[in-house]
Amino acid sequence: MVKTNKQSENTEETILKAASEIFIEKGFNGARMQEIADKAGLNKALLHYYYRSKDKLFRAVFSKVFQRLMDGLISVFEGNMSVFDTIRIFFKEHQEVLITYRHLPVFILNELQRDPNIVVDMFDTSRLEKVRSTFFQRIEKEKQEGIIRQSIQPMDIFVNILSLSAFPYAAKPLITSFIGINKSAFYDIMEARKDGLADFVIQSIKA
Amino acid sequence: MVKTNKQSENTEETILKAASEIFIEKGFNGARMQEIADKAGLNKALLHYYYRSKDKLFRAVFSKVFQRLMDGLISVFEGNMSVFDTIRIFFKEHQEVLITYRHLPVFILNELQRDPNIVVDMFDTSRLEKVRSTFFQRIEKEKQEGIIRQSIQPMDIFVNILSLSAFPYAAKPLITSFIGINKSAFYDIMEARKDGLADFVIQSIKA
DNA sequence: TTTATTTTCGACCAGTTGGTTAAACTTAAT
DNA sequence: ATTAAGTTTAACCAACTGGTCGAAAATAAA
Repeated sequence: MVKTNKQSENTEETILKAASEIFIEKGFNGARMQEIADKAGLNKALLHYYYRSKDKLFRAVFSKVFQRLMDGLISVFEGNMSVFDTIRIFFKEHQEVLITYRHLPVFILNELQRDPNIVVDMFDTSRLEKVRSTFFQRIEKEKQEGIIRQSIQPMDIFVNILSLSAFPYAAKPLITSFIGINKSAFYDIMEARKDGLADFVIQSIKA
Repeated sequence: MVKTNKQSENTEETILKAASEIFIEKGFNGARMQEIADKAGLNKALLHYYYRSKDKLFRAVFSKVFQRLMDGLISVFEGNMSVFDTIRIFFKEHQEVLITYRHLPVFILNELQRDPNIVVDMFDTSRLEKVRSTFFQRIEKEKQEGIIRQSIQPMDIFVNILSLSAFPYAAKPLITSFIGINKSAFYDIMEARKDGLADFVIQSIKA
C-alpha cells in the first residue's frame, strides 16, 4: 500500500498556492484554470487531477484563507481580558494580519456575496456561539459595573470594530483616489491609524 | 436631420437599467451580455449597437452609479455646518442611500479593486480637493476651539465615518453568518444602528 | 525484471462568450 | 411614394473555457 510520492504532496501544495494568488487577485469569475496552471508551472490537467473542478479548487483555497483569518480573530475574544483590552488586542492583531494579506478583505467580501453558502460548514458554530455569548455577557457586566455606557449595544461594538479594522483595506482604491494620494502614502496612513483605533472605540463606549 | 426616435431613447435607458441590475448583482466578470439582453427584453446585438462593447456598457453603468453615490456624499461636506452636525447629516443620508442600494458597497469595492482606473476621469478633482481642504480646516479650527480633541487626525475622522457607514452592508453575509441571524434581522440591526452611529463617532472625537 | 499504481502531460472536445454582419423593419422628412 | 437615416433582429463566428482522455513517465511492489 503505497500512498506518498514526494512529488504529489508537493504539486498539490504548489497548485493550492498558485490558485490562492490568482483567485485572491482576480476572484472566482476572473480566474482562469490555465493561468493557475501556468503560475504553478504545471499542466492544466493536473489541477483537475488533484482538485476535480474549478469550484472544488476554489473552495479549498477559500476555506484555507478564511479559516486562517477567522481563527486568529476568534481566539482574541476567547481570552478573559476586559472588554477594553480585548478591543486593543483585536485591533493590534487584526491590523497586522491585514497589512500582510491586504487583498483578503475585498476577496472574502466579494466571494461571500457571490455565494453566501461557501461559508456554510466552515464555521465552527458551537465555538462561535460560545465566544459570542461570553463576549456579549462581559460587555453587559461591564455596563453594570459602570465601565461601559448603558446605551451601548454589544452587537454595535462588534460590528464597529470589524468595520473600522477591515474597511479601509477593502476601500483602498477609493480612499486613495478620494484624498489624492499614492499607494505607499496610503499604507503610511494605515500604519499611523493602527494605534489610535482602539482608543477611538474605547473613548466612545466608556461610561 | 432626424435624431430622436422615441424608441431609441427608451431602449438605451432600458438597456442601462437592465445592465445595472445584472452588473451590480454579478460583477463585470460574472455578468453575461445575453443575460442583460434577456432582462431588457431585447436582442443581444442591440447592446452592442448602443454601447459598442461590454466594457463600455459597464463603464456607463459604473459611472452613473458611482457618481450618484458620490454626489450625495460630497454635498454633505459642502455645507458650512459644524463638524458634529456634518457627521450627523452624513450618516443619516448615507444610511438611507445604502439601505436602498444595498449591493452598491461590495460592487464598487470589488470593481475598483479589479480595475482602479475606472474611477479616473470620474472624480471632479477640484471640487473634491476644495471639499476636503475646507472640511479638514474646519476640524482643525474646532480643535483649536476646544470642541474636538487635539489628538484626532482629520483623515481618521473621514476614514472612520466611511468605514462605519459602508462596511456592514458590504459584509452582510459575513455578519449574518457570524452572529447567526437571517436577512431581515440583519436589516433590523442596521436600522437600530443608524441613529447611534453619529453619537459613536462624536463621542470619541469630542474634547 | 516484471507488474501494478500513481503522476504527468499533450491533444482534444463541447459549450459558452463577446462580438459581427447583413438584411429587415420603423420612422419621419421630402 | 420615395428616400434616407436610425433601429431591431436572427444567424453566425472565432476565441476562450472548464473539463476529459489515453498514453507516457515515474515510482514502488512483486
